[in-house]
Amino acid sequence: MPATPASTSTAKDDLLTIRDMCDAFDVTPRTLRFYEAKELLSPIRRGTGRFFTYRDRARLKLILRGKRFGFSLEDIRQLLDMYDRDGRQQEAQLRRTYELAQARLDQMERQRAELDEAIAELKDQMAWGAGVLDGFRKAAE
Amino acid sequence: MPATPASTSTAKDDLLTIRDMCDAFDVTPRTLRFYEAKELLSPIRRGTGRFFTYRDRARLKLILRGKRFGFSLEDIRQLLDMYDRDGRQQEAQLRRTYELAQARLDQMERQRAELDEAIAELKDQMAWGAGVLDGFRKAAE
DNA sequence: CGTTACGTTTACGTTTACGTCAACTGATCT
DNA sequence: AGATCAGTTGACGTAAACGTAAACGTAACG
Repeated sequence: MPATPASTSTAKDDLLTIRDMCDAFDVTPRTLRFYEAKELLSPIRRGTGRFFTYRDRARLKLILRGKRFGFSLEDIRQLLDMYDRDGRQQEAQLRRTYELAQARLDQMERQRAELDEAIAELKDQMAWGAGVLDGFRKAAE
Repeated sequence: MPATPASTSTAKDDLLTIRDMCDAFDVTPRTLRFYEAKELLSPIRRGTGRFFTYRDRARLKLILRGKRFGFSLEDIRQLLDMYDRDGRQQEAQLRRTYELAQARLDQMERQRAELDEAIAELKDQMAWGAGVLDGFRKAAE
C-alpha cells in the first residue's frame, strides 16, 4: 500500500473536523474557534462547519510551540502573518524571528533570575521560621 | 539627641500621609486605596483623609514581601488576619504560614523547572535558526 | 482672591486566553 | 418521525491588580 498511508495517520490533504483537531492537539473546540476569530487559523468554512487543512495544522503546531515559549497570541499572529506574506524574503524574516526569540530568551532568563532570587529569599525566611518553631518545640518540654 | 531621631526617619508613632507612604514604599495612591478596600490596610480616617500608622507600614512591608513570593493578595490578607486575631496560638499560626510557604516554594520550583525547559527548547530552536542563517550567509558569496 | 497642588469618591477600563451558557441548526441513527 | 449527537453563533463571565477619568473638595502660597 504505497499510495494509501495508515488510516490513523494524517495525510497532507486531509481535512480535519474540529474534533479531530482537538484530539490531535489536545485543545478544546473553544480554543480553535478563538484562534480563528483572532485570525491565527483559517479553516475552510463549508456553510457553518469548519475543516482544518494541513496549513492549519502546521500553524497550530507553531502556535502551541510559541505559547510554550511565552509569546503572546498577538506576537505569534504577527510572526505567522509575516511568513504568509511574500515568502521571498526568507532570510530577513528568519532573522527577525531570531531577534524576537533572542529578546524573549533574555526576558525568560531575567525572569528565571528573579524567580531564583525569590526562591532564595523565601527559603531564607523559612529557615528563620523553622528556627522559631524549633524554639517552640524545645520550650514545650 | 537621644529622644528625637532624625527628621527624615520614621518614628513608630508617626502618621504618614498617602504621599509619604507612596514615596516610602514606591507604590501609587491607587494601590494604597485598593489595599484599604481589600482590608489589607486600615489607615486612620480623619474625615476624608487617610493617615497610615506604624501598623500599616509593617503590614505593607509584609504585603510587598508576600507579593515578591508570588502570593496573591487574598492569601496575604488571610495570613495577616490570622496574625491579627488572637496572637495566642503563635506556634500554630507560624506552622500554618510555614506550610503555605512550603507549598508556594514547591510551586515556584516547578515553575522554574518549566522555565528551564522552555529556555533549553528555545535555545535549541535558535541554534537551528542560526544554522539556517549561516547557510544563507555562505550562499550569498 | 486666584491658582496650583494634592486629596477624595465612584465607577468603568485594561489585559489574556479562553470557559460557560443559551438557543439553534444539520446530520445521522433507529 | 423522533431522538440524539456534534457543531454553531453570540454574548457574557473569569481572574488579578490595579489604571484612569470625571467631578469635586480643601488647603496653603503669594
